[in-house]
Amino acid sequence: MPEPVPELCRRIRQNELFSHLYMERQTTIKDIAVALRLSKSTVSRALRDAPDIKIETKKAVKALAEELDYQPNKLALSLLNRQTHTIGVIIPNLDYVLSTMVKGIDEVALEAGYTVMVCQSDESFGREIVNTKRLLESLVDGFIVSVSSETKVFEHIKKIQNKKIPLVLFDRVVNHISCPSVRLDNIAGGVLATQHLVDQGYKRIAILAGPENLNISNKRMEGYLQTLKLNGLRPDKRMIIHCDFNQQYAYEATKELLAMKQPPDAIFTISDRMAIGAMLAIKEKGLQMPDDIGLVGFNNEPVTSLVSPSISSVEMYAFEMGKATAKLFIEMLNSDDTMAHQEIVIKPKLFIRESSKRIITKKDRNNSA
Amino acid sequence: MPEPVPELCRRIRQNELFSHLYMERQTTIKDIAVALRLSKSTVSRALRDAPDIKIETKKAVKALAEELDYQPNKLALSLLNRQTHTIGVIIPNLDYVLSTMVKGIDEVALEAGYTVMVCQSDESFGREIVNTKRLLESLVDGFIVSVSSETKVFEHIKKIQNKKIPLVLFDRVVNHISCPSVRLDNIAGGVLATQHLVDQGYKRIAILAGPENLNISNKRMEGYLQTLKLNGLRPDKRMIIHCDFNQQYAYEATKELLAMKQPPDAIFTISDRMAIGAMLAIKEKGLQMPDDIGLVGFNNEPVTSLVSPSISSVEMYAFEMGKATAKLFIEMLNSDDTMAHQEIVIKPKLFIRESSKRIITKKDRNNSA
DNA sequence: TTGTAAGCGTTATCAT
DNA sequence: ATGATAACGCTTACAA
Repeated sequence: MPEPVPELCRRIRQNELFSHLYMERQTTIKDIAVALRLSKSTVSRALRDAPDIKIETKKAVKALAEELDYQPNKLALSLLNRQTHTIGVIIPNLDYVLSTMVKGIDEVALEAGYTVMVCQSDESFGREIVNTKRLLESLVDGFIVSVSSETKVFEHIKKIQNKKIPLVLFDRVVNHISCPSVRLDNIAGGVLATQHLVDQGYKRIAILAGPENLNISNKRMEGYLQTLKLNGLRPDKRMIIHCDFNQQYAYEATKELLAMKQPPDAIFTISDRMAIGAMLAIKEKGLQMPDDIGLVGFNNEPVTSLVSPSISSVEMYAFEMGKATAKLFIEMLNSDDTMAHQEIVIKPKLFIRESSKRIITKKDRNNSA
Repeated sequence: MPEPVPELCRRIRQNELFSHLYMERQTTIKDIAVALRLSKSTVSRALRDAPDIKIETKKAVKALAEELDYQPNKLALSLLNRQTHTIGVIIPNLDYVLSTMVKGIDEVALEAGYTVMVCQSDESFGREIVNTKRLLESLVDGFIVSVSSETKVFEHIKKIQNKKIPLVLFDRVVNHISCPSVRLDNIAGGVLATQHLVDQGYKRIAILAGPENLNISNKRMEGYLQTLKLNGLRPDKRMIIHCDFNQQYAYEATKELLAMKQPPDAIFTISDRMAIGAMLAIKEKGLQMPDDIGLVGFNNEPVTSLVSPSISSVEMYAFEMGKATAKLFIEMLNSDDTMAHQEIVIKPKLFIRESSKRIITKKDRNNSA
């Protein structure tokens, strides 16, 4: 009997400390060791098939482990290895695009043995900061972040970097932060949509852009502006509306657009939600798509092909983007190259549908959904 | 110099073990203790404002902690307290309803100091089991679960209960499992929708029900059947279609329904996605809502008021339900009553819109969105 | 082939 | 008012 008293103390303390917990105590290595009259280290090694353990011992240990449903305690491991095998994901919301991306991230992460902790900032800067702090406290192995539309200052992100914690930005990438990232070629998206409208003969093309400080909005708009100029069309400030990613705002903005003396004959909205808002306003006004007015959205959400008329939209491959992001993140984690600055850019594709197709060409036919 | 060698060993081991990690080592209590020539315990107590620590000491400790950006290591705490302050949430997908519910869960959990780990089973039984296992390994303090549509066997859920780990079921509640739960009064939902259609004078009311083994489908259908009988309408088997929660299936099912010799003059779909699928098929057939055919959906998703005609739908208060679920869970965690079997049932409300409103009554006017 | 002991970061108990 | 120690569950260098 080498140490009977400490053992007793342990039991007592446990009862005192943990009386409020009614969960069953998990089997530990020590339980197996005591039962088999072995030391903890032997059991540990046997479990992990160390070469220097007798085969019989291994068998006995494994058999008992199985019987007692032994599961290594992740907390202890994490404390020891300083790795939680957890990725903190911060996203602004859980709309169609983001939740599809999260699905992609999840899939890859799981396969690589990582668990994902998803926090929504709800497009709020304050909540994004809180989320960052919490995930930092949770000792996640790294961050995958898409910033909120309110976020204009990036100290919380820089804090992650200062702590040398792996970070990948996705979708809503930030210029001020230098780190690996995955994003859509948003300019190309704007170009695709706008050029298509120009090709269809629309002349006064308005854009419902998102919040002004959001890169994805500005890039899509940049594509829009470039395309107008390229086709000799003069951009008109009154045709450029900044509004929240929100069908309600889009609805109202469209109403105003249509009430102008020289209303637009086409609208490019940088999200499908906004496209639906716009569509509502257009229908209310009694205008026909695509004849009176053309409409192109962004994201290629399933709903675009379900409404009538179906809405042309720019596909951004959200699921693939999510997967690519997680892959990049995991590569980064496993590489020694601390500051591998890869930027993955996904190319969008336009799906042409009824809302904007007034000229039927071969090209359109190939492109259509 | 009481122990110079162990300290050295420590540094060496750290470098060996953790050279693959380039994260900065976090400040620990020990760092502060060494710097201030105090013991770990004193620092620990000072940090937590123990009454028996000298004020100067406290000040010094706190100042240094601040300066070094000290954060208590959650892993160590969790290991000690056997509490991770983490809730495992398993959901079948991230559609509008579920993501709204998750938002509600998140909000309450965060406030109570819990972090949420969300796993999607993607409506797959296999993935649900994997998720359960992973969250169990992650030592979550408890589970909040909504089962997949494929799940017909519940051993994995029972395993959670056998381990005496707190469990709350929500939305898709399972009869075979006895535990606290939060759900919609789905029968009432079915009744609301069906009675409304009857009141509007529809006679041949079809239902697009969900998967057969899903409780929420069956309950909504039960409400439908009850209401028909109550109004002296004979249920017709051909008017009852089981199909996946999916606009595509709903679209095809509706097409078949409309192709019948005696087609329905109203359709109740138990989700809005399905309602949109149905609507597509109806429009394709050239039928007018609400005159030729009535349509009522379920969930009251924003899209219902955005399509034309807008779709009547049963509101299930998803956000509130999520909040209620998390509250119940946390209550349960803090109560000694291990098996507090509360069942919270949320009452649905019908929002009447264009797709089914062919008689305008006072009551309708009050109810409409 | 196996056991011992130290350490990951923290707190509670007991001693000083 | 402060320190020493053991413990949470695990791994590993070193000793036997």
